[in-house]
Amino acid sequence: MPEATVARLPLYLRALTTLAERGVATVSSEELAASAGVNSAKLRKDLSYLGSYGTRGVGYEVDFLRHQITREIGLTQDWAVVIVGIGNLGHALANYGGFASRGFRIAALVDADPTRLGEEVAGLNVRSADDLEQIVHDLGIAIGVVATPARAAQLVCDRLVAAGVTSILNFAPAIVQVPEGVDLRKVDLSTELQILAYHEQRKNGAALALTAEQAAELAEAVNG
Amino acid sequence: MPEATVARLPLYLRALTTLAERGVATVSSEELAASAGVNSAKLRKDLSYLGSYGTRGVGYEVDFLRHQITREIGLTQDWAVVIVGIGNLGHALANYGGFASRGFRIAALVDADPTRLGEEVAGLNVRSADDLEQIVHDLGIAIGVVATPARAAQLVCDRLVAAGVTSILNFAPAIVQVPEGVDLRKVDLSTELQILAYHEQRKNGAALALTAEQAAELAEAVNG
DNA sequence: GCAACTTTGTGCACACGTTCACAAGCGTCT
DNA sequence: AGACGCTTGTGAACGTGTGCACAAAGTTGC
Ligand SMILES: NC(=O)c1ccc[n+]([C@@H]2O[C@H](COP(=O)([O-])OP(=O)(O)OC[C@H]3O[C@@H](n4cnc5c(N)ncnc54)[C@H](O)[C@@H]3O)[C@@H](O)[C@H]2O)c1
Ligand SMILES: NC(=O)c1ccc[n+]([C@@H]2O[C@H](COP(=O)([O-])OP(=O)(O)OC[C@H]3O[C@@H](n4cnc5c(N)ncnc54)[C@H](O)[C@@H]3O)[C@@H](O)[C@H]2O)c1
Repeated sequence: MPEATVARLPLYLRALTTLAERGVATVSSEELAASAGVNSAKLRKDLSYLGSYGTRGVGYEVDFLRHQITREIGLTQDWAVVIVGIGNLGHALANYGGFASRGFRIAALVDADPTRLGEEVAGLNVRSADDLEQIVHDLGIAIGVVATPARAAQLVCDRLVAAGVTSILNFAPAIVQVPEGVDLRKVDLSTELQILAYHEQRKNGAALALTAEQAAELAEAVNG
Repeated sequence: MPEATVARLPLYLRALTTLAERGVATVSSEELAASAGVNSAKLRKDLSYLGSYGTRGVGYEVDFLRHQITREIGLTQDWAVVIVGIGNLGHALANYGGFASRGFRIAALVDADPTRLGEEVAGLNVRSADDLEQIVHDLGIAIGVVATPARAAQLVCDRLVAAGVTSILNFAPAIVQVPEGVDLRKVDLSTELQILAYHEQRKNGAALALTAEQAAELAEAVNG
């Protein structure tokens, strides 16, 4: 299955859940594509990788399709997650209720700062980074979230991998290397803002260019 | 300039900043690519869109290249940002120090909840969503960050756009429509985790398949 | 049972992004 | 000055992703 398709399945799942909550039983590729904000041909091609679950002339059965995507992504089971680094962001993530409803259970919180140990956040005690291996093993954790400062990110990832974690979501603005077989994704908020800034600048640049053109016209009008 | 290149420029900028702090004056595409975690040919092609700023046989001058990328992204000026929705995530974002050093200034915090109004977060008072247009206008805000619940996201974006914001970073898990000319990017943490879960499941599936194969071998050994 | 209509699933062409490979250019050393 | 070694910048091949357009396949109505 193409990586681009995998990245869109959660989107479809969310759209289907919304439709199901509204009591919609059947949906066409056109409607579902609109809800998910994608092209309908792309949606159909994506879904075709799961199998032929639609009915020509009718569309897709919402609940059935939802179940199929859930199974394909692997959300029939709950995934235990450990968050490392319980600062600003770690707190927000720990307190976020939206993960549980999407198949993820925050199973442990870990920090290196001794003054944070034992602190209760979202019903969990913050535990020591020294116990990481034990925690990952005992709770069957496969997914780690890194919310430490950038300089600690590589070390934390190394320790997560050593403890047996094979999927990592990194929030720290650092390039980290992981061995083959470990999946690493990163969320980089500053980068997102910088991409917006680039386009924003070009918009303003275009406006300035327009002004320059207008100025030229004006000059011509004065001279002519 | 290709969108994929724009998305990598912040990465290069960060790597260059790290090198500059270490006192490195010149860097080859090979070294810089390694620091940024990309292919060196890709790096050179990306940089070639900025102009021919390298020296054959030598490499790139760190400070000069840093300045060129900064200018290209539009980070020579500081961008004023408004955060809408000062809950878990909004607090974390407001308190995050990493934005200021990367060209962004959190200029205003806005929430709809009357009990939050006037609360001081990161040295700013939380202001009413009703004043959005005024705030955006007075502070010259071009970029908005949405950290409200999903159901409010479309409304908030509409109001931001109406107020004159032309770039939005959305954290709410919702599909929002914006008019032509407005840039919208989204950060979706649940989706990131679900993508990891998909690959994680396949790893386990492969492991199970191996086990099945081993079981077959075992059976054969017993029968043979 | 058949015609008309609707919608899926997919072949195909095109656009975009990545990577290899190498000529061109710069600095250095003799 | 000229040969040599290193690194950039880029042409070209390849791979991935997108979207059109339509045949195939189902439903509905008569
Ligand atoms: N807060 C945000 O909104 C935000 C936005 C973008 C990026 N980030 C990034 O996310 C990361 C966390 O940000 P934050 O604002 O929560 O920072 P923070 O300083 O508030 O929290 C970091 C936490 O990590 C802990 N820590 C440090 N080293 C550790 C280690 N080796 N093992 C375990 N824990 C360790 C610290 O004790 C602290 O509690 C940073 O890399 C930051 O750049 C944060
Ligand atoms: N907290 C996280 O770590 C996290 C992770 C992933 C996604 N998200 C998403 O980010 C968003 C915010 O999450 P949160 O945990 O901070 O939620 P939250 O409920 O803690 O905060 C939401 C805030 O938005 C305000 N709000 C509601 N409607 C508003 C409106 N119309 N105008 C202005 N403000 C309004 C509320 O008063 C509240 O203060 C949600 O959509 C959530 O799904 C959060």
